[in-house]
Amino acid sequence: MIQSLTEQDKEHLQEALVKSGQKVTPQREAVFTILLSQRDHPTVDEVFNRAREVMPGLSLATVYNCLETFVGCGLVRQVNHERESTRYCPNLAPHAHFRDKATGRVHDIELPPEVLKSLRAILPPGFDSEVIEISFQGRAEDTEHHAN
Amino acid sequence: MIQSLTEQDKEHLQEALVKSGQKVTPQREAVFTILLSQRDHPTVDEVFNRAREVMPGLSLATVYNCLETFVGCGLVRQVNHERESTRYCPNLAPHAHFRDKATGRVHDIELPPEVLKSLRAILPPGFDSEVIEISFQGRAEDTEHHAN
DNA sequence: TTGCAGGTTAGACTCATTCTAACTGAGTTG
DNA sequence: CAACTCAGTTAGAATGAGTCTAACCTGCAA
Repeated sequence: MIQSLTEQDKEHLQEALVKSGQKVTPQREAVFTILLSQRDHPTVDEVFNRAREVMPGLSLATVYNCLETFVGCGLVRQVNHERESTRYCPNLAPHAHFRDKATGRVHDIELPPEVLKSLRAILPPGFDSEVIEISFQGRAEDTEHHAN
Repeated sequence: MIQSLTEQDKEHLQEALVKSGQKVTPQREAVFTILLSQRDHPTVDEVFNRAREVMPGLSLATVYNCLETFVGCGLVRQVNHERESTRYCPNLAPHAHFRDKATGRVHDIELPPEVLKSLRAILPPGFDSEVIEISFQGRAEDTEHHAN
């Protein structure tokens, strides 16, 4: 089910690429097409395999490059963001995490019950969640927040 | 700055372990101590290095085992949960993700602006976030939610 | 006294991702 | 056209977090 890009999508792609000083290439079109054809949050490998059906010579490295490019110019979002080492914390109270981009340090953010409740409420019926993870990323003024 | 466990913490550890049919071992005590001594969301490697100061023979595999055990009996939380391949989606509207544990499939969940706003509001002053990631995990009745 | 089971250990292995160095091809410049 | 350049692509090697395996303790039960 790999459709080709509509004119509109093509323009969207081209505009975003050119705006950030990059070129439209057949590989980028192919990868973008894959992402739009089946919106099931594919992994890089899945994108790779699907794209190969259409462009057999395509290399995995290129898929990584294309996706990074797309993320860089705001065409696409990365779902699994935090691809660093798993971290552990002994704070069991419901809380969110804030990752300071400058220092890499992770801060706990208290999560009031009503916010938690309003979050649970956005789930459509039939969805039952055991775990909610909330993580912010940005900059924190260093005010020496130490939990211990 | 590696303190030893307080009596209370020791009991906490013992209770949780025994309750799930597991033993208190010197290695587990050491690792748990590390987690409590410095609550900075350490990576496995950091835990490993810190723990070695106290117990030089400790192996990395054991640290992994201990942490897994702790998570399993609810003593500790994993921050970086989603340690699978990075996934990509072309949906740029603010939305949360729901990962169905049964199928591994990821669904988009619409994120109403007021919920987003209330989330931003929980950040203490000085924290400025560019990215918010919200992910649920649980089970979804299969109601064929397809975005495309 | 043997056996067994949970726990630990070192080191091999896996696998997503990144890196590297060579290659391509469109578009200058001459 | 020939030599250059430069972004993009490519295959394959390298990295590094995490997992697996098989041997080894150690305490307790038969």
